Amino acid sequence: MSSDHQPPILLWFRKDLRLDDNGALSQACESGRPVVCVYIREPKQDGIGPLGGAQEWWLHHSLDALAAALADKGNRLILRSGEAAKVLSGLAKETQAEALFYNRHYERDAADKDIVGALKSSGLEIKRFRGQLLHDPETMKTGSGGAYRVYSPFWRALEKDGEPRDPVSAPSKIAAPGSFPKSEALKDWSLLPTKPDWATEFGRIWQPGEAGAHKKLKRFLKKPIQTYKSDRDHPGLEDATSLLSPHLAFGEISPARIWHETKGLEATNDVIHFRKELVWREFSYHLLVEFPKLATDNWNDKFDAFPWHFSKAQFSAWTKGMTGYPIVDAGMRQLWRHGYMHNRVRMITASFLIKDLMIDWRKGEEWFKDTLVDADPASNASNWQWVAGSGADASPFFRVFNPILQGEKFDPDGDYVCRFVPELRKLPKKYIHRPFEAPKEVLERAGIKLGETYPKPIVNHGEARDKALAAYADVTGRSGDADPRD
DNA sequence: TGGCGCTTTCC
DNA sequence: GAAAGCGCC
Repeated sequence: MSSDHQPPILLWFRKDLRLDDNGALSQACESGRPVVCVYIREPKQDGIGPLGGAQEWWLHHSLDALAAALADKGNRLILRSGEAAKVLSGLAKETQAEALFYNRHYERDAADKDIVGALKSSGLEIKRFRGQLLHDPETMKTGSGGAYRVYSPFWRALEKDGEPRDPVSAPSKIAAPGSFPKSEALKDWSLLPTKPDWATEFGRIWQPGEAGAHKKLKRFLKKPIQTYKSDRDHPGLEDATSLLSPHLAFGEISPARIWHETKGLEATNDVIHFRKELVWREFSYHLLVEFPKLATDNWNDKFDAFPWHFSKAQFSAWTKGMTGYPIVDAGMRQLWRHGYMHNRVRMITASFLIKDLMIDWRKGEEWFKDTLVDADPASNASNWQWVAGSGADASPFFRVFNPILQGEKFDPDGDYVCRFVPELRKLPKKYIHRPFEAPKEVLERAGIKLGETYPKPIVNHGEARDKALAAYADVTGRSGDADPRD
């Protein structure tokens, strides 16, 4: 019997732009019914977008890749704009579909509840599947029944739980409906940036889409993972990390697939450390589910009283990579050029914004969201709060990164700095992280004029650190240097 | 997934 | 004089 005459299933793609380990898709295929695949460009609302500029670039290419992958299986990707409930009920009528399958995305639970509620009442059969995380937050509770607020016990609980479920393979065939509904044209969505100087290099670094994700995974498992634990902290090393984060953010690969593929390797400390990073992502989602305002409100409300002070000029210097601290500037310029920043440098640049400039972490969170191709609603928010000290299991506020020492420790030869701050390339290694301490002759020989070809430091780190710690002491009510003998 | 100032220990 | 240890922010 041809499947053409059965009512199709609507398959709603969101941030699960993959065929592999896609629960909703594989179940739809197994039903034997034809499948109508749709991606909806929704108006902004709580829990739903908007994507930042870098991710719009990514989405464009990822949808392109998904459409091609579906075409290979004899199907099509239908693009529609509008409110999801309206688009889906319209499509159901057009195609005579009687069911909607989709995968759960925790950051939009509230929005989905409304959408699904509206559709259910119109008689559509709705099935939800999982795949965004290794473990469902609802099943992960502490002994006393609450949500985990500390990473280590969370990790131990996962270990005790045993291996996550195995991924399911991509369907070999995705039955097409008798006729396809109309699709909007991807180019009409104008997702590619119009700024001529931006995103030109993204395509050299990244290949959005499922095939690109699997290439990155394969490359990483072949070698870099064997020295992951120590190499991951050195931004100058180009092949030390997995670079899977944007693919995970768009669901082009599932965490279960990644985990599963590491099972073929000997469980060395390096492999386990990589798995722990995957679980940090899980932990962030668990925090977000427990505290949906993670991106806008201090998790620890003591920080509500913190005296942030916003300087437009300093914020602008930070975003442009013109702070005068080479490791900070290299990171911010990498972000602009590649839509990405090395993890170690994310911590350094975030610490600089929050503690040296005393700018509210939310400003940094927003900038990263707009410029990172891997911006993730849970990871981005929880990690900014981690650095600020306001988050769950966060780094204490008084742990202030020294941008000079961090640079010297993790980028000892200045390879990373020189890659993104070319005006410092001729400077001897000794001064690469502290050009402002280099003697006049040394700067001259390197062709550097501080304040002209490269900025002088916009703040003095030592003084800035003291100010931040004093503000912190005020907020936490500690007296700082009071001597009880006085 | 720090840093700093201070002291002690090492050579 | 450098390295290592410690308490504190």
